[in-house]
Amino acid sequence: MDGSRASQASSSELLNPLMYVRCHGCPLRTKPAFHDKTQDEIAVIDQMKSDHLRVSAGTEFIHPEQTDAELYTLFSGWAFRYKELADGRRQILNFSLPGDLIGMQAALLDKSLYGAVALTDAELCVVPRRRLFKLFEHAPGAAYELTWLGAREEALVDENLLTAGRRNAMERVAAMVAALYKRAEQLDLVQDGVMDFPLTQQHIADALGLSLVHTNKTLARLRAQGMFRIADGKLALLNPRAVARLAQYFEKEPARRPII
Amino acid sequence: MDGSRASQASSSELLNPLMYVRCHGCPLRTKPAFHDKTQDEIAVIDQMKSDHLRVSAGTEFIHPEQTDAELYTLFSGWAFRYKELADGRRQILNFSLPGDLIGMQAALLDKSLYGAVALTDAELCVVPRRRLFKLFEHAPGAAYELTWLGAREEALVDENLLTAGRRNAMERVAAMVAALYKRAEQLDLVQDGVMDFPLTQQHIADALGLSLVHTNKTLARLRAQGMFRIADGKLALLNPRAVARLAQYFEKEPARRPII
DNA sequence: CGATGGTTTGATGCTGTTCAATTAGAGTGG
DNA sequence: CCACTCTAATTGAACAGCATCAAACCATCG
Repeated sequence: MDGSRASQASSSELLNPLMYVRCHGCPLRTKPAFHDKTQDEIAVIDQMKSDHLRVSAGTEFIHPEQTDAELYTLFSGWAFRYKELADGRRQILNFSLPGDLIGMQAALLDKSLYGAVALTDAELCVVPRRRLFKLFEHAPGAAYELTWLGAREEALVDENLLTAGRRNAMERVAAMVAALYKRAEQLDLVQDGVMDFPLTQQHIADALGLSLVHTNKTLARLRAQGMFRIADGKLALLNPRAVARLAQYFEKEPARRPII
Repeated sequence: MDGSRASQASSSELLNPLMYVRCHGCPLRTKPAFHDKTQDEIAVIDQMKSDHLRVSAGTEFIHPEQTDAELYTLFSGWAFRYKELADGRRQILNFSLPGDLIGMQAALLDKSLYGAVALTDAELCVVPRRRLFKLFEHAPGAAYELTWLGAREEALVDENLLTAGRRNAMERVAAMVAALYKRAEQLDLVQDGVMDFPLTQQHIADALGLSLVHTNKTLARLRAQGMFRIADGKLALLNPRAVARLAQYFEKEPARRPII
């Protein structure tokens, strides 16, 4: 019921795993997905950053109902947000990839209405909730970008709601694959059509609003059609056009976005 | 397919319907749902406001793909945001009640990924997207509250995703009724357990990810159980406890929130 | 080697979709 | 005032998509 497969974040390009990462030399923000920043802007963010957290796969770093959750930028690895009903039914709200913000709601509202869990071993840059208002006062540019990233996260959830509400099982899986693939592509996480894919079928089911069994059978059908292949923690997208067509998924991520 | 029943916003307390509404005397912000503001704060917002729009039921004031959408605060009436697939299947993302912000994503991102439609005749306070960054520079407090409201909207969508993904039909309807009722209560829109309810069954179906026919049958079953009654554009909540229990919906809106 | 977590498969039937048709109310024009 | 139209709500019947239950399989790991 909880994702605990540890697919290592490909760490070839990360710094020494024991080092605190300063924003100045951040290897993430040079990726094509992100806006360039001036040294001054980076310095502001570096000051806001209070910690660089390393968590292992399965760690819940924001708890439902938590009242003092911090704001995080995912530096490496995968994570997801989820909600659940009192009887245990769980819905994954969205997945987070490196560069994504996690915890705006939790940091701003009185208490968190969701949980957040690391799907793989992951690193998190921490912006303490206490400093948030200060950031708005002294760094309007960064505040604006924060809000921008919050709006983007909502866009992800919107899309997932469309998926859960209106797509059938085949389309749901296809939409998920298409969306995650596009996001990974932007982060240089795809090579020869293959990307890391640390989700179990249980995660896929929980994200799509399907049962585990039916998710499995749906994956089998899509596999038979040669659209993509999921195995050994990797996803190979074999027929992107067919997947996009089945899912009716044609949105593109904006070419470049901020990163805090 | 489009909501066009015009349930008048109860306008007893609104000003002359032809007048431009300045923020200073805004009758909305004195409601119990909202934070108090100083005159200075109100002046800032009044300066940002460029227009006071009146639209009739059914008007789409943000179009999918639109690149120059403004930011709106709903002043009176109801509205909703939606997405749809290429083949026409439509998913309503969330409903907006007076005081809610609409269009953060659309104003911040390059283009809108959703549409927004007035469900009833409605009034909208307009904050031009061009002034948004200025607001961050010169009014950090207002910017913070804007972000807060954006986070709250995401929380609404999160809850709707949980509903569409994990609740069955009976529970979905119950969850929707419970959530809308609580929000209306906060706005003094409930009297003797009765509130305006301008949704058609098609809207309910589109919001919950159900077919129209099944929505109708589900409503009939709930009606037979005496949980609530929907008729003539009104909702009477007869057994709040039973509805909350069925929906497993126990979240409360924060006591007070900002309003821009 | 048993234990554990994840994947796979078959059987059964409920929940919700689709198709089709009817009813009721509201607005319009003659 | 009465036909005509349009939208919303309603109901029945047939079907299918997906959930649920049960069990087996496979790999990894202590």
